[in-house]
Amino acid sequence: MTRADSPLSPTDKPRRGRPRGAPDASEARQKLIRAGLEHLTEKGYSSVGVDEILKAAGVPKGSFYHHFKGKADFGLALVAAYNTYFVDLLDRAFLDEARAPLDRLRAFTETAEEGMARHGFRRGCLVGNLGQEMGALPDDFRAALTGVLEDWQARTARLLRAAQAQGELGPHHDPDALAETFWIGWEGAVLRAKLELRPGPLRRFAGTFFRLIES
Amino acid sequence: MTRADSPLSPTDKPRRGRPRGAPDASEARQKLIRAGLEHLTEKGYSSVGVDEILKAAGVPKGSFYHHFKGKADFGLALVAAYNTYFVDLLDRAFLDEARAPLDRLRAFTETAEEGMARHGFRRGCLVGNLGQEMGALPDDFRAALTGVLEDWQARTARLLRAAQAQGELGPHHDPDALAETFWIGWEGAVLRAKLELRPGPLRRFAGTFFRLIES
DNA sequence: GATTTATTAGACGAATCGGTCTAATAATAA
DNA sequence: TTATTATTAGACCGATTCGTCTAATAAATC
Repeated sequence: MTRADSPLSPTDKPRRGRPRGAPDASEARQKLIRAGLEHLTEKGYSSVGVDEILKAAGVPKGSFYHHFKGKADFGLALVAAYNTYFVDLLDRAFLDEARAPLDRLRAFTETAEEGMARHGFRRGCLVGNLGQEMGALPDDFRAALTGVLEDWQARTARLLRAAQAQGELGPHHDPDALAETFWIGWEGAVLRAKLELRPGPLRRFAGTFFRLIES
Repeated sequence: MTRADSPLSPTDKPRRGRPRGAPDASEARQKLIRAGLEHLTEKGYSSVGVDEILKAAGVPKGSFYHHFKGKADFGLALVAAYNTYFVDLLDRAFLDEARAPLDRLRAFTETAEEGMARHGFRRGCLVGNLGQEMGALPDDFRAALTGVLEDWQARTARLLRAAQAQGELGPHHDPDALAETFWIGWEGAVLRAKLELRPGPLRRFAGTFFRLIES
């Protein structure tokens, strides 16, 4: 064994020719994801054409079908990208030890409202949008979307348990049930805010939610 | 004035030729509305084509464009039809004097769940569906959809006030805010139930909602 | 250099989109 | 019957849908 193997390649297949770039690093791919998120959070999956995204991203069709198997595959990639973005947003609020747990949840709702305001309440939640369109989507989306929501809920339940531990939330509450109800309602509020183009529904839902669980 | 005027015609224009049928009675129109509701509650507006509805209704294209100005006009007619159907459903539950007011709201959620179960949780709420698609819809839809939701909310607030009058609901609650929160959450629950193809979200939301306001 | 593979580039195609159009048929008044 | 209007019937149209295909270019190894 005189020659050293490529140190990072897991399989010993001797690769030749131009190497694959890091699977996500491709500039074209990133531009497509970004443009896709902007368009799909606003208009959903069915009413946005591939060509529309290509034009917005400034990327030719060849690249799109090189990086993605098709529109559905692209959609699933968007869900994954949206989830990592969103989980980061959640963590930033939920893990802020400077605040009391319940206050962190409230802080999230405020940050989310600012996010919607930044786009004139025209962009909603990708997961909510696609969930509503599920009847017209390939079936893989179902597991992907529910998985994402369950993840968000689990993080929220954890937060609510911390609130209970600190006596901020009554011990008679069920954190899991409460977390699920929160996300059910929050998705509804985002939908409604997008419909009315104003923050009212977000505030109204968060307001009554917190008032009810704190009494 | 020897000759009697047509007793029902409001304007005195002497109409000749084949008379217009009652604007809603047309069989073709009814079939289109029914097929449209079935398809749009399941798959939304953007992903359902006019041809698909024609085929399901067994009605030729000429009829469609005779009765409706276009797809958007048809969509608005569907919203109106859905609203009258839904308001009837609401009234049947909300005006049932045999039950206590809050119990009538609970009865509605149960009836609604049965309705969704009847279609395997594949059909959602037309208003929620179109609301989510608002970014891709003609702007007339916004007022139509918000109007419908406000109507449902007003009926619910009335019911909640009755609950307060009977001491079933604490006087510190704001019926209007509570009604809005209910519908925000309920739409979210319907969306989620459709995504998961099961009644869990409906029950979970209704359960925590009633538990919270009754404590 | 030659070779091999990754990626870009966009013309092209079959299918479907919403919508128009003309002709036929139905139902009534005159 | 004749005239007039409502309604049905579906062929047809231009635009857009998602996806394929071939050729060119880039980046690496040998």
